[in-house]
Amino acid sequence: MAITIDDIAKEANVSIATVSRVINGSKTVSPELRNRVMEAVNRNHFRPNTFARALTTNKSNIIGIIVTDISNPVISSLVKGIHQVCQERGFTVMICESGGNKDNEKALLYRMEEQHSTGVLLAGVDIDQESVRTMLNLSYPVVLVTQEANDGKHAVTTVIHDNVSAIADAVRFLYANGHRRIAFIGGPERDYSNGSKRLEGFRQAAEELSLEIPDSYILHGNFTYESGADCMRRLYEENTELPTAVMACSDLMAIGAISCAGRLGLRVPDDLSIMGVDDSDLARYFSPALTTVRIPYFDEGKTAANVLFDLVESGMKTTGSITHIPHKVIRRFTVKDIR
Amino acid sequence: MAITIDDIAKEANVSIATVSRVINGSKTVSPELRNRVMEAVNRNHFRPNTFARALTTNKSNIIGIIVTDISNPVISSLVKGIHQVCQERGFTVMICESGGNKDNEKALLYRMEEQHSTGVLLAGVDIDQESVRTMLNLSYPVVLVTQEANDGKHAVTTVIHDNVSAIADAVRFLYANGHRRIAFIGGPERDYSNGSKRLEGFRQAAEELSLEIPDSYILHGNFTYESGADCMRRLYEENTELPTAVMACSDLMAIGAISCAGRLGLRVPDDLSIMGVDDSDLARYFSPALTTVRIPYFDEGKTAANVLFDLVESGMKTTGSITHIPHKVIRRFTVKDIR
DNA sequence: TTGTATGCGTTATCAG
DNA sequence: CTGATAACGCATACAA
Repeated sequence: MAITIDDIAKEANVSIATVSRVINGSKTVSPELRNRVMEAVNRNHFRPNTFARALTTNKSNIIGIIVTDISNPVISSLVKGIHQVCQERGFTVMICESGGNKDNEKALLYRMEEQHSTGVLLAGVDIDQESVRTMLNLSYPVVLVTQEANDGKHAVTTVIHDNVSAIADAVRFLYANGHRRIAFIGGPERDYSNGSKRLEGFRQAAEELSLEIPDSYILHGNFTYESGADCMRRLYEENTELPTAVMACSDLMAIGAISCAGRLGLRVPDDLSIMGVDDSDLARYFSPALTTVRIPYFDEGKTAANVLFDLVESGMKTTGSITHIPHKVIRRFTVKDIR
Repeated sequence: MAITIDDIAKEANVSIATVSRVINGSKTVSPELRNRVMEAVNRNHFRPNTFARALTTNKSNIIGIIVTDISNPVISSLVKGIHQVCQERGFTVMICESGGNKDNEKALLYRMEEQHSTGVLLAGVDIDQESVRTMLNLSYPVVLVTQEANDGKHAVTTVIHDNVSAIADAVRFLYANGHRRIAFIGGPERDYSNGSKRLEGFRQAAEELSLEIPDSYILHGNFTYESGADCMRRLYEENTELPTAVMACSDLMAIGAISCAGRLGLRVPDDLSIMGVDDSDLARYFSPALTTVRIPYFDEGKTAANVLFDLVESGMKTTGSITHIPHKVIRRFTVKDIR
């Protein structure tokens, strides 16, 4: 059996209450006793029992992370960032995959409540009013990361990149390089933040720049390589007049599109320019290296975790605020200047 | 305050002992009482307090995972596999990054002890005798995954792919395609399993096939894209007679090498064949798609987790056994048949 | 088969 | 400033 607070109390010749005070940093204990206790603690490598402590205080040192897919590179950068600040603060990270399922998500949220989590970071899907309501009623604060609530409100504190302007900036970049016929390969429409918001950014920039975008230039994939290739194929088959550039909403889709274009006899960027989003490692490794807009997921994770800790420290469940992580257009070799 | 076992007992008009028995599936309780209790449980959505339970039983429902780098794609596949079986079994996963630091690794191991983990999966680095000793003295079983102990013994249960034969098979494949001058870009020499073991496999196959391998054909990277490119450059600069094929010990290094070769005016596979290891998504996305040897990390993770649960159920700390996950050569487009 | 009582290791309340 | 002691919620040995 491990060594307990009683053992320390005996060895230091004080009461367990005193031991508890010193290990919790209470100021109301005399230097002498404090010393005696600390020595005993160190001598025996005493570590208070997590569960006993949690039982009385009703709090653990656990931060939960709920994501759709751990092995998605974008997500794992996010997780890495979160993990880093949690570790620095002495919190342990409990990670769960929802598989992109809303019900799982909710179940996991409740599970984290059972674990008396200090707080949780949620990179979710399809966060509707009901989801928001349950989050707000949990015993711990949650912060949304990478995905905001569907209603565009921020009842739950959220940390995210600015999807609208990220894509708008990309389109402006394409425009500055002489492109006027621009197609769009986006995410699922039901994906509010990284799906529809990006389309919104696209449309917004198109209007601003007076671009004519036929409906057949707007395609929806699901961020994967395969869907990117598939959209490219449809774009090619279903348009007599091809675009000069395509804005793909993930690096993976961009690469899928490039590969497909290659099979179709279209060279990138000579015959067609393609731009991605994310700036995952892939973007650099691919050849030609991908012109893309960098979303700093690692930083986003760190920021989200810090925001969560702010919440925890203030004792609030939410600030109702949103914080945006800045993006950046990265010029590489898949967009040609056709002016 | 949440609802407790007492509330349920009162409501079902039984003792708390009985409630405890039914929620723990004891057979020694009459159907009638069982029903009454279950109804009360469901009606109130009763969930036993994790900490109180853990306090008395001295066990949690936590499985720890310690890895070097969460965002490494290979690792995240592994984690995904582990996570899946843990979730199925109702265990929660606590994940920690060691950053490839041995001391961190040990600290984390102890931290998991404080958390009374049911067990931990360790994808470690440089596991020496001392590490093994501390693992064996922990209060929970640990299984090594993706990295065996340096001494080649399996005092700690381990689950891993067969690095020696994976590379040997790859070299045989190269040989079968007519290659005789084969270079090797490996991992760090201090990386026992995925570094030196793979070199061993290379040497073994070379001997078996009577290949002449000059020292200048053996390079050491660290599995990254950049190191792959760097090794390729050195290979080119420091050899008057170039190899016809290079065996790179990760897909990332293979791709780095291909890119570098391109800059050097060497086309893959026409001028030079390059083979990777892992079969990460990258291998398929890259063009030309990479010929590689598939290491099924996801399955490896699942198997490791199952092996851990076997250990947990048997109450043993280790079986001292090793289980190998089968690999497979995947032919794609970076190796040319030059016969 | 069921209930009572005790203990698990801490924290926190209340006297001293 | 310090020390008893009562929770915390549950599992379990022991009785009945």
